[in-house]
Amino acid sequence: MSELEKYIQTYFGVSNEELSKISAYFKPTTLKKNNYFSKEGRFCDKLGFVQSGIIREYVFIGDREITKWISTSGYFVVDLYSFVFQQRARWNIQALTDCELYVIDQKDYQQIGKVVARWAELEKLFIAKCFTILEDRVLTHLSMTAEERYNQLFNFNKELFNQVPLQYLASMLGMTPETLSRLRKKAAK
Amino acid sequence: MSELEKYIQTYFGVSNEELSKISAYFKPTTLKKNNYFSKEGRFCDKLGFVQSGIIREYVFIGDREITKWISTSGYFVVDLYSFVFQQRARWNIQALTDCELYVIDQKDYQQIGKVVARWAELEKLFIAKCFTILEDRVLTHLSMTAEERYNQLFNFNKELFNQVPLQYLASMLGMTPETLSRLRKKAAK
DNA sequence: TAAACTTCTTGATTTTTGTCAAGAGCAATC
DNA sequence: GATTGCTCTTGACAAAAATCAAGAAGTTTA
Repeated sequence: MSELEKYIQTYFGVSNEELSKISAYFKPTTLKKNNYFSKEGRFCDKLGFVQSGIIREYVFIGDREITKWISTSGYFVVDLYSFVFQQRARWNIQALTDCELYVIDQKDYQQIGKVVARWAELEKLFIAKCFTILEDRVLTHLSMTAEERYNQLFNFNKELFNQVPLQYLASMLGMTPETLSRLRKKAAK
Repeated sequence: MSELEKYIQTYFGVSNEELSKISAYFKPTTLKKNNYFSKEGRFCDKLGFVQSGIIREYVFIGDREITKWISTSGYFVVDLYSFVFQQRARWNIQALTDCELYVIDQKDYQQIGKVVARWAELEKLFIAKCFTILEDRVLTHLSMTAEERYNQLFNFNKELFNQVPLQYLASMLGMTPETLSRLRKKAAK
């Protein structure tokens, strides 16, 4: 069973038969370093699963780039607003390294509902799960200092700090690169 | 048409027939000031629509109360995690004033799917919409100062600052009451 | 109505975080 | 293999925000 299938299995709990029908719609693709999966203002009409590599989601606020999220293997990448509502994308989604993705386009995605009767229900559950994760993220900004947020992320995923330019992690944590650098130094003692 | 029906109509775009079936499941209820709609650690097995009054959603972090959101008329209130996944509630949801609510319990809620064929799809769209709103909220913490967040909320809803204890708004904005007080003074000039 | 609370503001001070500038260390490139 | 960029760190300083303490103003309670 592929990583993608394991992931779908775990998250959506479908039967083996349904699973293989669903995963057949996802096509293996590569995305070269610095290339974009989705761009602000365009339409994001596909959903990707990260098999390998690292992908950054960011947006320009004035002339600053704000990194919303870094996806590594096992994550889905999509501009949800664009994909679900057929509106213009809000995020730039760019490969930080060469990536292997499994990608499904909107047309095929809509076919899943015909194969798996309760698909809309499973989607609802998945998005609700994502919602609660985002709630937690808001809470970290309401209740924690920059130092606490750094320590939390570092303890959650130390590897990230070797793989991703620190300036992006700083932005994702809501602090400047200089502050992140100092917190790293402080924590290393 | 009631406020609730208008709201469901706007957000879910169902037919008049479906609408009256759905809204019939919601029962008018009152929630007295300081009483709880949901409590941390219990099960939140109902969904409410705020017809009038103000409701606060908060959680204890250590001995601090962190206010996640303030709902006024036109909002739904629910501990989504608990309601959707039948897990223990994460939030305390408490009336700040006497409230009029329309409430539906989980059992009746599940009936809606039998009345409106594409209900799971509509739920998905609604939760996806909520997700994108939360994304924007995270972004405000990544890109804006306390002062900018205050000004944004004040411009969005001035009334809130007359109706809700400022300490709760400060918490929801991710700052101390003292800082909010000073920003108010500064902005008033 | 007085007393007890609660909420909000203000001042003084400390801590945290951001800004600006410089330089070190690497990797890419020509 | 020098040059150019890019990333990260560091220092000095400034700004933002938190903390602590006190008191004013308004509410609730007895």
